[in-house]
Amino acid sequence: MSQGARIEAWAPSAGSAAGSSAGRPPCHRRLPAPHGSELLRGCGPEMEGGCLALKDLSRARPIRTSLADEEGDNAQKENICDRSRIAPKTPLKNEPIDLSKQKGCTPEKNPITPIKPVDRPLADPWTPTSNLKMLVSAASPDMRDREKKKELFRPIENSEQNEAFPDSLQYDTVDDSTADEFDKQRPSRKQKSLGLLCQKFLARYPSYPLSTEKTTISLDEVASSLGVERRRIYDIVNVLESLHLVSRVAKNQYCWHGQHNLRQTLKSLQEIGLLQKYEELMAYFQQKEQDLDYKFGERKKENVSDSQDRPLLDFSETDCPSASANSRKDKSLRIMSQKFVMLFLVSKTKIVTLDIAAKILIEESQDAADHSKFKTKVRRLYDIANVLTSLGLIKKVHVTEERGRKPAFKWIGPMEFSGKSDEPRMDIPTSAALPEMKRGVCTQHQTCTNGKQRLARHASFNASQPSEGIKRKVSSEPSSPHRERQACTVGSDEYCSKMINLAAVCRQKMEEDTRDSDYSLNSLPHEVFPVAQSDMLHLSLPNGTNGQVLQPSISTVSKTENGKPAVLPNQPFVCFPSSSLFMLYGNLQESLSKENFPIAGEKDNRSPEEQASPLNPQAAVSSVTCHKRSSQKLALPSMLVGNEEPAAKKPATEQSDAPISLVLPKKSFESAEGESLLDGSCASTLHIGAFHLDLGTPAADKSAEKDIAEPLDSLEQEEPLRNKDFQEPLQENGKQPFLPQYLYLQPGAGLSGFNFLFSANQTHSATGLSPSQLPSLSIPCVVVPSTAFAPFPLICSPAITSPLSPVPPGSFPNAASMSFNMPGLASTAPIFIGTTAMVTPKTSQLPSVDPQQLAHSADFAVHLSPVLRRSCSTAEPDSPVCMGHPVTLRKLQQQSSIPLTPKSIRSTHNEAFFKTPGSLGDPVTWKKTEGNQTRNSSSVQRRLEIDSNGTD
DNA sequence: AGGTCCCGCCATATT
DNA sequence: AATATGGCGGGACCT
Repeated sequence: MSQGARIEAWAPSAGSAAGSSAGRPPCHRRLPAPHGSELLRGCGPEMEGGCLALKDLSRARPIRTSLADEEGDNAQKENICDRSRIAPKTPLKNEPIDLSKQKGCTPEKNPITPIKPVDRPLADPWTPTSNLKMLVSAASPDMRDREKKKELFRPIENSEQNEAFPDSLQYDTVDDSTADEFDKQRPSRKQKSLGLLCQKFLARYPSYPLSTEKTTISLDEVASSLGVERRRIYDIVNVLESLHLVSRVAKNQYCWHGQHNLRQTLKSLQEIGLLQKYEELMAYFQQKEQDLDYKFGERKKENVSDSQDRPLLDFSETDCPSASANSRKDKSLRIMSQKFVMLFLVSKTKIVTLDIAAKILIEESQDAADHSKFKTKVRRLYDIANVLTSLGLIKKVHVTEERGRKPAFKWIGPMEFSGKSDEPRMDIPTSAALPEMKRGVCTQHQTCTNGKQRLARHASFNASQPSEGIKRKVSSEPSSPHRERQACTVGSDEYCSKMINLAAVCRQKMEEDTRDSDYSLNSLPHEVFPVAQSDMLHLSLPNGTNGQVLQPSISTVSKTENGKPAVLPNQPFVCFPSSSLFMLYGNLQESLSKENFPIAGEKDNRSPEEQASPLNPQAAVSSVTCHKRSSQKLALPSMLVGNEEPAAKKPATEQSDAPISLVLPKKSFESAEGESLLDGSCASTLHIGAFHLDLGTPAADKSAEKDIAEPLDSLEQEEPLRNKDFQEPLQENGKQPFLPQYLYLQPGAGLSGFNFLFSANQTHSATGLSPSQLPSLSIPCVVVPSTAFAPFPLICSPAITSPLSPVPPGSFPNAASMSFNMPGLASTAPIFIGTTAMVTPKTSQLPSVDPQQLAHSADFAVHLSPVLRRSCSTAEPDSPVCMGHPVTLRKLQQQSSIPLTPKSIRSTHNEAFFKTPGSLGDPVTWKKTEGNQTRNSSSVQRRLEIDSNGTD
C-alpha cells in the first residue's frame, strides 16, 4: 500500500511543492502508511513551512513544500532525521561524502544504509537543528557540490564538470539564488530534473578518485542530501552502475569508482555493440522509419518488421531475452543504459534518436509491439539520457527528418578506445582533471605492469560491476566492504592465505550460488553467451582484467599446445598425459609478494564470505569468457590490454576499470568482486595494482579444499590454507610457497589422457608479467581431476590453441582461459590452465556450482580467451599464465557437477569446453540459444537448462 | 501539440 | 514480514 509512500516519500518528491506535483494527488495516496516508512509520515506534517524554506534554500531540494504531501514532509523529516542520525558523518549532506567518508568503503559498513528512516518516528522530525541542517544542505547543495567537486580533487575536473554541465547545475544554482525566496519559485521542473540531480550527485564525488579512497555512497544519505526520493537516486545510480562508475556494495550502499574505468567500459560496450550488430540494427530501423515515414501509413513495420527483423536482432535476444527471462533486472535501466550507450558507440554518426533506440531495445526485448511499450522505453531512455548528459557523454540534439524533428542524442564522449589509453582520461568530457590523473596514473600504471594492474582493475571492476543480482548477493554480505587495500601490504602470506580463503570462499559461494543461482550467468549458460545481457555486460566490462590475465596464460599455453607436454619456455606448464588430477602450485610467495592482494587483504577484512573472493577469480574468469565472446568478434583484447595498462597502482578504484569486456557473469562478479571485488573495486583494485601476482589460485584453492580436498591436501600440506577459513592468514607470504609451483595432474582419467603440469613457478618466469601483470592468479594449488579434463581434450593447451588461433572446436580454446583470473589474486605463476578444472570427483560438493555460472565463465573464458591470448601473446608469452586457476570447469556439458573450484573459473572452462568452438564462434548462435533458454527460465531454471544444455 | 520527464504506485527482490 | 529496488506509466510541465 502505502508503501510507495514510504520513506522515500519523504523526500522529495515533494518538491514540487504542492503545485508542481500537483497534478497528482499523489500525496494522498500514500497516506496510509503502512509500514514503517509510514511512520515517517506519521510524523506528520512537518512543517510545511519549514519545508518551504528549505526548498527555497535548497532550491532543488524540494522538499516537499507541498503541503499536500504531508507525507512527503514526513518523509523528509525522516530523511533528515535519518541523515542526522546516520550521518553523523556528514552533517550535511554535502559533505564530502565522498571520499572521505567513504573512506572507505570500508567499513563502514556503513552501512548505514539500512537505516531506515522509517523509524523516524521521530516526530520531532524536525528539530530545529535538523531543520537547519536541512536548510543548509538544501540551501546550497549545488554550491556545495561544486565546491566539493572543485575541492575534490581535481580541480580540473571540477571546473570541467561545471562547465560541462553548467547548465543544469548552474541553473540550479542560479535558481536557488534567485529563488531566494523560496517558494516562490518553486523549483521548476527543470530544477528537479534528473539531469540536474545527477550533476549534483556527480559533484559530490571526484571523477577520478584516488585509489585509496573508497568512497561509499549511502543512498539514503545522498537522497536526503539532495533532497530527493531515493527512487531518483536509483535512477542515477543504475545508469552510473552500467558504466561502472559505481558499484553496489551492499544494501543502500554503493561504492564510487569514478571514471577511471569508463573507457574500458565503453570499449567493452562498443565491442559488444559491434558483436550485437547494433549498427546494423540501427541502420535497419532508420531505413524503416524513413520508409515508413514516407509511406507513413503503414504501420510501422517495426512491429511487423520487428518480428521479421529479429533475425537481425538475434543477438539482441540474447541480451534481452535472457534478461527478460531473468527478471526485471534484465529490463533494468542498467541494461538499457548499456545498450543505449552501445548504440552510440557503434553509430557512425554518433547520433541516436530515441525512437530508434527504443525500437531496438524493444525488439530485443521483443515486446516491441505495443506502442505503450514504446512510450515507456522512450521514457526510460530519457532518464538514461539525462544521466549520460550529466556525465558529458551525450548531448541532446534534434534530428530533423522529413516528418519532423526527432529528439536525439549525440555522443560527445570518447569514441575511440584504443588500447591502452590512459584511463583517466576518458570520457568525461568535462573533466579536465582527467589528464592529470591520467598522467600520473598512466605513468604509474605503465610502470607497473599492465597486467597486474589490469587484473586489479578487473577485479575492482568486477566487483563493482557485478550485476545486481550478483552484487546483491554479494552484497548481502555487506560487510565486505572494506577490505582495504591492505592487501598490498599484505605479504605473500596474506596473499596466500587469502587466496586460499578465496578459494574456499569461492567454493562456498559457488555452492551457494548454486543454490541461489542467480548469476547473471544464467544467461550465459550455454554458449550462448548472452553477453548481451546487460548484466553481463557490466561484468564484462570489467573483464579487462581478466583479459589480461588470461592472455598471458594463453600465450603461454598456446605455445604449449595441446597436450603436448612441451614445456614452454616461459611457461611453466607441462602437460602430462593422462593424469587424473592436476595440482597446481604456485608460489605464493611470489605471488604474494607481488600480489599483494589487496584483495586478500580485503578478504581478511572482509568477512569470510566475502572472501569468497574466490569469486573474484571467477569473476575474472567469467569476464574472460565474456571477453571472449566479445572478442570473438571484436577484438576485445585491446581493451584488456590496452586499457588497463597503467594503472597499476592507481588506485584500484580507478583502475577498476573494467576492462572489458565482457561481461562477467554477474555472479562472478559479485561473488568475487562482490565481496572482494566490490570493495575491491574500490579498495581492492588498488591493491591489485599493487600486487603483483597472485596466483590465482584462489579458486583452485577452494576447490581444492573443498572438493578437491585431496589434492588440496597435498597442497595444503604446504599450507594450511585451505580452508575455508582461509582467513587465516597464511603468512606465508613469502614464505610459503604456498604451493609449489607446479601443477599437478594426476593421471587419471581425466583428460583424456593428458594431464598437465604447470610449473608454478612460472611465476617468475612468468615473470614479467607475473607479478605485475598477472595478478591474477595465484593459485596455490589446484587440482584437477582428470576426469574433468576428460571432456576436454585439451586442456592445457589453451595455450595451444594459441591465442588467436582459432580454437578448434573441440579444443577449448578457452581452456586457456581457464585461466582464471583472479584478479585479485593472481598469482603469477602458476597457472595453468587447465581448463579443466578442478573438478573433482567431489563434485558433489560442487554441484552447487551452477552450471550456468560455469557456463558463463566458460563462455567468457572462451571468448575471452582469444583476447586474452592475444594479449598474452602480445604481452608476453612468457607470462605465465595467467591464470590459471584452474578452475574447475565443470564441464558443463557433462555434468554440472564438478565445478569445484572457483566457480567462475570452472564455469568458464566448462563452457568453453562444452561449447564447441563453433559455438563460441558464433555469438549469435549461442546467443540465441541462450536467449531462449535463459529467457524463459529463471536463473535457476537457466542453470538447469544450462546444465542440460551445457551438458549437451 | 508534442516533447520531456517528474512522481510515486506497486511489483519484485532482498534481507 | 519488512525493506530495498526499480519497472512503469499517468499526467504535469515546457517549449
